[in-house]
Order: sequence, then structure tokens, then C-alpha cells
Amino acid sequence: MATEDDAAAASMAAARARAHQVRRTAALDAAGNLLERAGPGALTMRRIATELGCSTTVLYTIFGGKAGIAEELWREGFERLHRAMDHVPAGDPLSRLTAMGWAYRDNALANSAYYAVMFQRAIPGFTPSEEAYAASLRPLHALADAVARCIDTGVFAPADPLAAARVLWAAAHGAVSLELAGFEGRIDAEERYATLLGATAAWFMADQAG
Amino acid sequence: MATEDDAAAASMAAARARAHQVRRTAALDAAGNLLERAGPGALTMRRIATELGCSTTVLYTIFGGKAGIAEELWREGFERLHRAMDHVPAGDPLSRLTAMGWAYRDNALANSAYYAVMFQRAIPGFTPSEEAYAASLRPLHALADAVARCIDTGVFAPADPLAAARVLWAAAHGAVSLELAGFEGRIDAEERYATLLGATAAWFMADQAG
DNA sequence: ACCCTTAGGAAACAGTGTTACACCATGGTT
DNA sequence: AACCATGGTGTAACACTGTTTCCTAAGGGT
Repeated sequence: MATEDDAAAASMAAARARAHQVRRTAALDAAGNLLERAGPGALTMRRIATELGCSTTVLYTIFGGKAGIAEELWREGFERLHRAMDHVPAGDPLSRLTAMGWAYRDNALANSAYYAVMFQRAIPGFTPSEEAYAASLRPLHALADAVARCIDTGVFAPADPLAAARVLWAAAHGAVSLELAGFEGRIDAEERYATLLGATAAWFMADQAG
Repeated sequence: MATEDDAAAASMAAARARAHQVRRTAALDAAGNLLERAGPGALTMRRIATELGCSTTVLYTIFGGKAGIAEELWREGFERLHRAMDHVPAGDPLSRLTAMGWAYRDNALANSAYYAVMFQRAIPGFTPSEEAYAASLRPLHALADAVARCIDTGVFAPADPLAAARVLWAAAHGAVSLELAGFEGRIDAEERYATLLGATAAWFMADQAG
């Protein structure tokens, strides 16, 4: 009955893995809620464990340590960003691109705690792994696709879409970052953002000298 | 002999204040060196005290706490940035402006630990005071002056120099911030920075549509 | 000579991430 | 059915962190 045994063992392992996954997502949920509610500074192993109703040991068996949780939150942050930018409705390429720019800002303001984890190293001991880094580039590639469409339709001059997307990303990130950091109040933040979006887009336009 | 007493007391107080200032700058020096050498994470009250050769109590009497030290390092960081941008030699307004842009990046890369304190909230409990915030805007105003000269000479179209400077700042900060964060390696960082500088400058040019 | 203010060091307190150890409750084995 | 083995879990400790308290020593003022 080796096959039956194997099957039983497999289903056991599967059930165990499923349970593990359930606990993992529950823990991640608690951590995410805590992050959003109380900020990165309050993201403590003991507090997460308390919210989860168990001891910190569980967190260590699941995530290995705080860095593991941080990495998962980092991924979640970039996933939210990706979703926000990906859900921008299609339309003419240029307005879609600028809409993605605004989606970037909206997402950053709506998930500022996540944004701090992603770009401000808000969790002290943590630096993302290579794999997490690679996953974090998905929003960039979505942006690059939008840029490519602008180039294909002749709105933008021929160029490397990825390089152009990186420039746009840097501009958006700079404006959002300063806005979140509280530099100069936030009164003209929208106008500043619009200017920056317009300036960088104009640079790649086909009818410009650049 | 009231006058003599007063004089003596005054000189005493002055000597004491001078000594206090000496200790203060020495402590700040130690903190700054530690920050540059070992990064913001290693900036510990006990370590600063050890390097200074005294107990942590001294740091508390001088700075009130770690936030006081952080604020002083923040000021120092912005002062270095201001000096770097102010030392750009005069020339035709536009090349001076772009030179200031490059000075911004050079300073950020040369003082990355300070940059982290200034813009990445690398010291957990610290948020700058209103006064420190105001002082941090000096580099921005230097940039605004350079922009104003571009407008006066007709290189740039008429606009609010401060608003334009804020846009340029956001662009520069965004590129530098992503570069320091290690996103995508640093191979094309210079080219990206040049593009961003050119794009934002072009936007404000007099001969453009913007 | 006495006092008194003040500066500074040692140690304790509350908090952090992390780990070692004992426990128990499963499942598989004899 | 009794036994063992293995894995997950909680408690408590360790090494840190920033901060505060207390005590001591030293020095000018009366």
C-alpha cells in the first residue's frame, strides 16, 4: 500500500501546508493592519503577536524574524502599487500614462506607511532580498509598457521605454517623497506634481527637440 | 565691588558657556563621524558617549536626548548641501543651474548617511522642529535664486522662481533617492539624472510651449 | 570652615529583536 | 494499546536600545 500511504502523507502534508498558509496570511494581515494603523515605528514583534493572539515564537517559525515580515510588507506595498497603476483604464496612450502617474501618487498617499517601508527604509534592520527587488520592478515595467505604447503611436519620439519609464518614476517618486516628508506644506503639491508629470512627458514628445 | 563681582561672574559664565560650546561641538563631531563611518543604525547614545569618552548623561544635558542630536545632524546635512550648491561658480545662468543640480547629486552621494537622516527619517524617533525645517529650506532658496536669474535673463519664461525651484528639487531628489536606495543598479544613474535635469529645465525654457 | 549648587557616572527601567529551553500534542511505529 | 518521535508553542532569558534616577564628588560663595 505504498501508494495509499504516499497519498495519505501527501494529503497530510498538503493540509499542513494549507494550515501554515492560513496562519501566515493571518499574521501578515495583522502586521499590515498594524502598519497602516500605527505606522512603521509601532510595528513590533510583540505587538503583532499580541494582535494575533499568540507568542512571538510563531512569528519566528513563520517568517524567520522581523526582516521576513518586513520583506512581505514590502512585496505587498509594491503589489498594491502595481494594482493601482494597472487598473488605470486604457485610452489614448498619453492620457493613460499621466493617469498612471496620478495613480502612483494616489496610491502612495493612501498607503503612506507602506510607502515608507518601500522607499524610506522605515524598518531599521531590513534590506530587501534580490528576489523581492526583482518583484518590486513590476510597476516600473507596467509604466514602461505604457511608455512603449506612446512611442509606438508616435506620441513619443523613439527611445528606450524602460529608460524613459525610470525617468518618469524618479520624477514621480521625488515629488511624492517630498510631499510625504512634509516639506513646504502640501498646498501646491498637486500643481507641482502636475508640472513635473507634464515636464517629463513633454521631454519625450515627438514634436520636441529633446 | 559689585561691578568687579559682576564682571567676574560674567567672565565665569562666559567661560562656562565657551566650555559648554566646546563640548557641544566635540560631541557633535563624534556623532557626525560615527554617522558617516557606521551609518544611522549604529548611531547609538552609548556609542557616541564611548567615542566621546564620557557617559551618556553628558549627551542628555547637552542635547536633551537623541532627537536633539538628530536635529543637529539634520542641520549639518542641510548646511553641507547648501555649501555644495552655493560654491558652484557663477557663469551663464542655465549652466549654473544645471551645475547646482549636479552639486546636489554629488553632495548626496558623498554624504549619503546625512542624506538618509535628512530625507529617509533614518533616526526612528525624530521629526525636525519647525525651526530646523525653516533652516532646511536654504538650499531651496539658493536654487530659486538661480532660477530667478534664468528668468531675468530671458532663458526661462516668466514664472514663480520658488515654485520652479521646488519642481527641480523634487526631480533631483527623486533620482538621487532611487539611486541611493539601490533600485536598478547605478549603471545608468548619471544618464538618468542628466535626462531629468534636462527635461525639467526644458519645461521652463522661454522657447518652449510649456 | 561650611554649605550648596551643579556636573557627571553608575545603574536601573521600560522597551526592542532574538534565542534557548521546556512543554505538549499530534502522528507513526511496535 | 502502549510507546516514541517530531514539530509547533509559550515562557523566560539575553543583549541591546533610549531614558531617568540617584548618588557622589568637586568647586565656588558666604
